[in-house]
Amino acid sequence: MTERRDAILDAAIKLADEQGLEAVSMRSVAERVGVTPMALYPHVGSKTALLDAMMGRLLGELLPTLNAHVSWQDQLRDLAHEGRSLSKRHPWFARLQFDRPAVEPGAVRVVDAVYQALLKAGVPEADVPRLERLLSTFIVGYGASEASGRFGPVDPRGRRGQLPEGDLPAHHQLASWLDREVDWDAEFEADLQDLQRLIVAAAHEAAGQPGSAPAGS
Amino acid sequence: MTERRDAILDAAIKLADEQGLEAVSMRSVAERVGVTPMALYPHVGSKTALLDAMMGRLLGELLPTLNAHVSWQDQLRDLAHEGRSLSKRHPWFARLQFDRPAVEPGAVRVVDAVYQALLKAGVPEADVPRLERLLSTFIVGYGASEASGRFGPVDPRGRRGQLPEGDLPAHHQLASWLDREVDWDAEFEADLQDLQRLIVAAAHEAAGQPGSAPAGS
DNA sequence: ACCTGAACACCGTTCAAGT
DNA sequence: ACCTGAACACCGTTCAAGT
Repeated sequence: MTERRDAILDAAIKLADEQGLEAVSMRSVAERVGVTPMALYPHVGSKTALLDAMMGRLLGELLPTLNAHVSWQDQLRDLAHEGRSLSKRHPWFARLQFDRPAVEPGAVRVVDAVYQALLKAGVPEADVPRLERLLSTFIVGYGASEASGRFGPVDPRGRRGQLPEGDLPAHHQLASWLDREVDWDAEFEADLQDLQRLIVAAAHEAAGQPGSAPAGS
Repeated sequence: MTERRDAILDAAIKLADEQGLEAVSMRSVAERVGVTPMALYPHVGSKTALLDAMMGRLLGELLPTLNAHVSWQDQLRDLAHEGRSLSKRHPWFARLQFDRPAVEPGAVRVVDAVYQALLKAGVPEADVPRLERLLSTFIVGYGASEASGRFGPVDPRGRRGQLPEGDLPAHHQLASWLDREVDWDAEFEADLQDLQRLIVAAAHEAAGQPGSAPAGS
């Protein structure tokens, strides 16, 4: 039915994967599909709508992996790993999430899955939306940082070469650690561990002082 | 001396503040300065160099506020608040940090200040760079999420209107919380509290099991 | 040394026209 | 119903030319 639209999205995503988001233009996508740029408009509406649809497609990939019958720890870890996997396969994805709100219905379904896990963990209802935003901000931000080079040293010889060492005492003290190359998978894992403890703490505090019904009810 | 360059940066930043980053073009900046687009090139090199310089200017604003003679808690809180204040005054700033690595020397000075605070808190040297990345990813991500609308409801009537409620059980359960409008300053504060506890936990673990010298020394 | 004007190879999008 | 070609108002950047 909307076979043509799918072909356009496929071409746009493949183009972004191979040459970066800035290589995605109506003209380049059209050429890939084998059609005139203007022929895209009836199918995708506009360039921003095309970018929205690209995000929706990837968020849709995230959904089938959801499994409600596992522990909240496993559910959150699975979602975090799927999100990071998406960011690694499609380096433009995280940046796009910081460019515009995700308007596709897939986005809200993923948020609901995180809500479910946090509720199962015993987080008080009042804190669930905030902690979901904290977690998603970190996971999307981690992907965007990796993709943009924000994490890596600017200079191949290491950042410390840029300035006289006297100006950067902590860099100097940490020199032996900063010279190591980082295992980004292991770092992501360690971060998730720390954030999971943060969730446990939020749940324990709630158990200590119950009675957290919404003031409006 | 380079008075002209500063005038160009001023114009570009003001333009981005007023009309968004996508309104910043060599042509629009030149018009604001009262000069031909081509006259910018000797002063800023290229458009990407102009964007780098805009980031450098804002990161430079962050530095004078640094004060080494306060507790690590206050130092981290001050830096976090200054960073968020920057994101509020210049909504394009966070997004730009996820677009490209910060190449200006100001960036590494801010990182060093965070390193100093984490070391003072008792975080083991091996964990300091990771926790700096965790904190900066959150703070920049929070600014980018606010600016992009990623946090806010897509539909003014709330997100839940988009899908049948049966598909979103946790949204349904949390309905009374999700209908409230959020105080983003308070949320940022609560997040910082949680993250500060994470730092304390990392420091306590280190005190329990000492001997964390780099393997290479 | 600093700026200008014309030009080149790109953009997203509109609109009338074709089949 | 779907696609095309020409056109419009933009981009960043190069280059020869002006003062």
